[in-house]
Amino acid sequence: MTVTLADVAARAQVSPATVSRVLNGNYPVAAATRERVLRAVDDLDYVLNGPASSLAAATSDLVGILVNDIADPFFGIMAGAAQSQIGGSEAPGAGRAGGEKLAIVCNTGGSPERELTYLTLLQRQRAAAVILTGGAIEDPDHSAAVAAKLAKLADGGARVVLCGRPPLALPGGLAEGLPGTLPGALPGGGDAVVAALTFDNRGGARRLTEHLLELGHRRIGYVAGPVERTTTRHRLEGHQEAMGAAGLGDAVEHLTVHGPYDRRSGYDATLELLRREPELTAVVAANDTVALGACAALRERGRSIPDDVSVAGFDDLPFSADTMPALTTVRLPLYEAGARAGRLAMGREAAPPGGIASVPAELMVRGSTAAPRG
Amino acid sequence: MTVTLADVAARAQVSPATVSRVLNGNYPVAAATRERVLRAVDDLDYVLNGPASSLAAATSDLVGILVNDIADPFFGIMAGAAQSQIGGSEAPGAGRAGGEKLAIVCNTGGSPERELTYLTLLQRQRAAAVILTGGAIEDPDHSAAVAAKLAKLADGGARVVLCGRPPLALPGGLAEGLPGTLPGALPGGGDAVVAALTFDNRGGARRLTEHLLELGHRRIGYVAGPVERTTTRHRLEGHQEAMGAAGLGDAVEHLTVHGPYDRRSGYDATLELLRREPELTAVVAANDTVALGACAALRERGRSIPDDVSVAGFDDLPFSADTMPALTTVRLPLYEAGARAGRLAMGREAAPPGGIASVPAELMVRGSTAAPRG
DNA sequence: CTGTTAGCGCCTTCAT
DNA sequence: ATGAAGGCGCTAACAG
Repeated sequence: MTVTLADVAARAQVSPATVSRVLNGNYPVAAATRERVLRAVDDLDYVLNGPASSLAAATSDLVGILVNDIADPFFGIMAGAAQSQIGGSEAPGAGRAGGEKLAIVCNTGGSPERELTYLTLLQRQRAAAVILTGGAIEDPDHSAAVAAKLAKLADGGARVVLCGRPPLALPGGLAEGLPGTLPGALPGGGDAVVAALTFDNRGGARRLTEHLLELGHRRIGYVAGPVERTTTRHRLEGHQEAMGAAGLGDAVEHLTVHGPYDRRSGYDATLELLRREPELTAVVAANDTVALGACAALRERGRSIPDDVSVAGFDDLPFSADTMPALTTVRLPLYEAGARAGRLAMGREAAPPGGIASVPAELMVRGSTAAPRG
Repeated sequence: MTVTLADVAARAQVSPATVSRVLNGNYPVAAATRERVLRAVDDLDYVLNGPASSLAAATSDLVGILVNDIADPFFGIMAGAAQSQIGGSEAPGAGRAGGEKLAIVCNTGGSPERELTYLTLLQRQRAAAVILTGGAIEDPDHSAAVAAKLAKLADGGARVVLCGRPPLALPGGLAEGLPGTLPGALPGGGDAVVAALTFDNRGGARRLTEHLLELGHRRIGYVAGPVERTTTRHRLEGHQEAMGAAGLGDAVEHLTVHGPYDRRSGYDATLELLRREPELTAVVAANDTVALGACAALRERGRSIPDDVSVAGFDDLPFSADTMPALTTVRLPLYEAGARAGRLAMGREAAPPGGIASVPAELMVRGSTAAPRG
């Protein structure tokens, strides 16, 4: 029925072992023999049986990339960048084994169970590496479960890379680990590498709100992300910090509304903020997509941007520079971070000192923010 | 080292076969026994070995979703929707086998080689189903190669679903296949199902240009996608049709510029169009993202939208309704189509008659288009 | 309902 | 540089 390695061997008049060797290319094989085998492979249209191969070799060439929401370019950009460093340019003659790794992206949809499920799948498949992107869920039980899975993955030989996610969820986390050292880097961890690229969400958010404060705003609404996310918390903390420093700390809670990271949430939350504080002069959104929804709500209520109300976002997604007015936001180098995560996962770049690197966030001031009226 | 099924069996005092049966749940097992086994699984923290399992069973629970550009929400939305029908709600106690399928998305980046590589990977992994999203590349050799791979996948038992891609690339295609029947549905194809959901790109594009024509536009520029894509061709043909019917067919070529499906391309192409025809009154873009770039270029050249120049896009991505002015575009029900593709891939929905269903495209007239000046 | 027996297709020491 | 042989961990008939 299906053609196996043995069939190829028979046709090429060599042993199965030889075929395996030319396919994997990790072993010296006479050029002539190789040619013969390759021809047989083509003739028979042979395709390596992945499961069998992985079973025997106890490894696979899969690299998993976990994302919270595949429909969100925030994740798409990171995933695409990471993948560009992994899938590489496949050697000619696809179908062969080739040393190349293959990136697969897994969409958790923000569900803790799914995150765990995919991690298990990847563990099952003996994935060569796993990249987790974006904010983590802050439930202690879940964090522990994820940490445990990652630990197992890591000491099963898989590289684990966090991109845009704090390392706290790692086994032992920063708090318990050796100073500046992540567990995977500990002696005994073998070749496993655990690295984390964190975004400066807090700092970025702080500077963004400071910008608004400097412009003279005082009644600033905040549309936060889902409550249980690290990203949400860090950005909110940055906002809080800035407000606190301006003596406005007490007003924050009243003018903060949580919701998912989508356009609709920005719309609804902004309406709610307007209800709570009709004199609002600025809205800071959890991300650019949410900011778009906020703009729509404001316009619908007859507020012009930025004359009546300033609006700011976060992430600097591609469309943000093209909105009218262009959106003031905090730029995260998503592509660069994703690419670096990909390289780390491939072991093609040394892990940063201590296993953790902070990715800077840059304030992008554009037309959607201005001094408040009067 | 790693704990195996045999270890679990030993601890639970049953045979390996029983453990396997409990894990897979496809077989009657006494409740008491099951409990014992499950406890052993938990105690030992056992994780099924995927490769071994797939090898023995000759199938896996993977469903591959191929996308051309994961950073583009067009694909993200479809992939997410498809996945929502596949990943389902995992049974409690992750780590178990569970009948659930797992969706993995593979980003081809629009590269033919990568598309083939991923298809091979999926074939290797004995994927349960494969969903190909978005336009196909029109190179004959490549189409043939893809068709061959899909045929193999299909008769290896995998379901193949095309979402937003014409079935021409299928083995035998529409032209050669039995009337209204796709090869996978032919007798002998076993359980394999091949289905295609095509978007009405041509019709949508035609209506869009007709809308502009009705408004009184005559000098309409077209920013097309990459030349070798079916999506590009179909949309352009629709535009051409409308222009031709208005007696403007000859002008089309001169006012068409090709480029990738991104913001930058829209920007550059629009500048070029303005060079070729300074009196341009409308720009139709290959998709919404491209339209955004077009808007930026027009504004930079001092043209206001829609007073000086009308702009239209395609796809109706979430941000399109929130731009200023809101973008006139053609709505494709990406989420619905993706979800349906997911259901087809799971065999949870009957294939449409003939294996092909056309997904309608709806014209969304918004603020970015208006009658030309004067 | 449960145990026994064979492989699934490949990789990998060992020899040669 | 190549062949021979064993086993990776699991599932799928069979018996009982």
